[in-house]
Amino acid sequence: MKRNTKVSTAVIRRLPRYYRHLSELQEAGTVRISSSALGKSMGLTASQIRQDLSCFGGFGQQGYGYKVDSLKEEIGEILGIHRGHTVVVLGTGNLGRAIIENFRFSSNGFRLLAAFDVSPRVVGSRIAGVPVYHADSLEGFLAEHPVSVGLLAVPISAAQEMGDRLANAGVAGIWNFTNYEIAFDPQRVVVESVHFSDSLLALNYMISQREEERSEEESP
Amino acid sequence: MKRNTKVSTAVIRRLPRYYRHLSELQEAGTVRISSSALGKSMGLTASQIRQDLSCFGGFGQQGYGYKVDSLKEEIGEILGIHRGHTVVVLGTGNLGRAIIENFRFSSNGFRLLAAFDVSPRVVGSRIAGVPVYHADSLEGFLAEHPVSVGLLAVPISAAQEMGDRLANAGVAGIWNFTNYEIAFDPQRVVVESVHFSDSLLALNYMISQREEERSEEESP
DNA sequence: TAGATTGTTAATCGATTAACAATC
DNA sequence: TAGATTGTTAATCGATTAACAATC
Repeated sequence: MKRNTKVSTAVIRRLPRYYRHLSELQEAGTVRISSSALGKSMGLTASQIRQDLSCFGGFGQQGYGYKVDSLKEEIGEILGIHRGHTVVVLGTGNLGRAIIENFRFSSNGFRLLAAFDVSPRVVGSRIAGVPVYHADSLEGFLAEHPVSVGLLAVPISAAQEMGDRLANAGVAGIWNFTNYEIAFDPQRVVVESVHFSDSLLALNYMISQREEERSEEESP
Repeated sequence: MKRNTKVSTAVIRRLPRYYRHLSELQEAGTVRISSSALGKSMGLTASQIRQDLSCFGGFGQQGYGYKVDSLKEEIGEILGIHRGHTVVVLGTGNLGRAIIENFRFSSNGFRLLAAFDVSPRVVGSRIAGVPVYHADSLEGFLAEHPVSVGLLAVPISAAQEMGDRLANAGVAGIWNFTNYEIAFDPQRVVVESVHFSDSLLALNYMISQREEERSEEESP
């Protein structure tokens, strides 16, 4: 384990994919896999996979490859899956509710403790077993329960304010689902944003390019 | 415009962010901006912004900078916002429904034509004005309406099958919200995936790292 | 005109790929 | 043992940053 050297973002972004693919292999009953086989199935080179893994240690065996079970475990450990992190959801509109009801937090190593909203229609109720409290009681709750991550699914107008309140109360990370680039002191909180809009615009670009290429082929 | 040279993925992924930031500047009434000012507000270098934009042409004026309005328009054009692309949603569970009700497709240049599901409870109804048809009628609908993109929000077990049906019916892109890496001939369809799970695992890694650094500081 | 800022070419930096000795 | 495949070092490739002449 030479975990000291700073690991690049590119590698970090690939770790969850490795984890996901290894989980699928494990479910399919695969016991061992070589870097070249894993690379082929993931669209990466064998070299890259070995290089990536070597950031964290030597998990393979020469002449054999990697044991699917233990490599998956190792990567899970690196990702922090067994650290007992916790999360609360801010905002129980359609999106917040959808995530609470469908997202398997526990598979990703998180315990979902509570949700917060301001609407009297939901405050006091439960969504998929998760209690919904009034946003006013956020700080009180955070003071009593150790919360690692706050999921922001509030209207865009409330995003920065609620983000600030989370940061001030000392959460380590913010998982931002609002289409707004919340600004923070990166020393204090880590922000990970899911920007649907950016994703769709990138797709729009790619299919538009295709269309242009096609039309150029016809009339060059 | 030297649109011929292949534009790198890194640049493509930044285009939507430029577009978003320019929209915010426009709303704030900003008329002109220099590459260095834009860079500062986005956390990029001025060099990178000029380099990125130069992939598509010269949109600025020496000694002046960029006009916010027209640069935003140009980037919108590059992204394909005015191409009249269309989309259908597959699956109207919580997530599909949340997206239909909340996501501003039109702001991203898409018209949402219809949704598809198999449950008799929703087939025949409308969600936020969008008609929901039975999945069996997907091919018939696609034959009559030009659809650019299919949004996959079906259960993971149906993901590959529905994706195949979309591809066979000739959609140009698939916007994949299932936590499954659907496999396609990249010559035929462009797949853009939104993997919540990968995003949360990356966040988990980042906050876990922080924790380790902190604990090392205490006991070095 | 003088100052500012672009677009572009060159220099640097980092990430990916290739090669290979070590060894299971 | 022979074959396979790792971990790592070196080579290549690509992306970011720096520099600067052109010019508004």
